[in-house]
Amino acid sequence: MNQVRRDVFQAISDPTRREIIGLLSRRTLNLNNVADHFTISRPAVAKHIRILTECGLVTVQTRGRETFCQADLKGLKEVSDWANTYQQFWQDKLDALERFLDEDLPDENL
Amino acid sequence: MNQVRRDVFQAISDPTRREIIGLLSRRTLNLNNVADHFTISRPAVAKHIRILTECGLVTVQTRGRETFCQADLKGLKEVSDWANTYQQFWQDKLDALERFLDEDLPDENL
DNA sequence: TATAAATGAAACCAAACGGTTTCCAAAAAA
DNA sequence: TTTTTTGGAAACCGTTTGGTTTCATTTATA
Repeated sequence: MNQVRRDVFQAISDPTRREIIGLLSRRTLNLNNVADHFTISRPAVAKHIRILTECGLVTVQTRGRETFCQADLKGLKEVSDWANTYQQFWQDKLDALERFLDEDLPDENL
Repeated sequence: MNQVRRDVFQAISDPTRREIIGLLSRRTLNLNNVADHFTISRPAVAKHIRILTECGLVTVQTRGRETFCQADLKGLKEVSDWANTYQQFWQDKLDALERFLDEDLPDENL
């Protein structure tokens, strides 16, 4: 029962789970509503939802016979922060420097 | 031989690969130099490097008997952009709104 | 109350993953 | 010219992943 606290990077590595995140970011849906957006089976979607809840990106709330799934994407800040650590790598200024180093310096300087 | 053009989200899902990215973001290293930072075997590291090259985050350059691995992290922009799509979810203002909706509205409004 | 809807849970499966050890080839150094 | 260094490649292995089908249970609805 102990929440495994799964890694958020691993959770978002699957394209289906990223799609689910996109869906739930717009509105809360029950399991079948989520599954309706995919060709895979409902149990498969349920497993994806469970993985997303294990890392806190989704919370579920049972009401009657339905399980409502709600996005809680604060955990994506970790991903954003990590990627932004390397922001310099995709800035135009650095691209220019990179080109300069690659093309204009003699090989011996590597 | 055909470059599979692996998904960058999947590539960064492994913590060892994220560490390799961190290493190579500071300086170019050959394979053994990279492997020295880990307890896993050199072939295991080589496999991680290959995965990183398949999605363009690392480029390799053979010189003599050495394989130099260089970070090219422009591909992380895709990750940053995707995560930032949901930036609203971790902003303090929205947190306050969320608390308001969760606690101050009657359940019937769900 | 009988039926339909929504979901959890279990058993199963093939493929991918992350790792290993072993061996070989090429390049550099002694 | 031996010997060492560097790393590619192959074979193998246990676990995880992402999917399935089937069945049981609970809750609404006719």
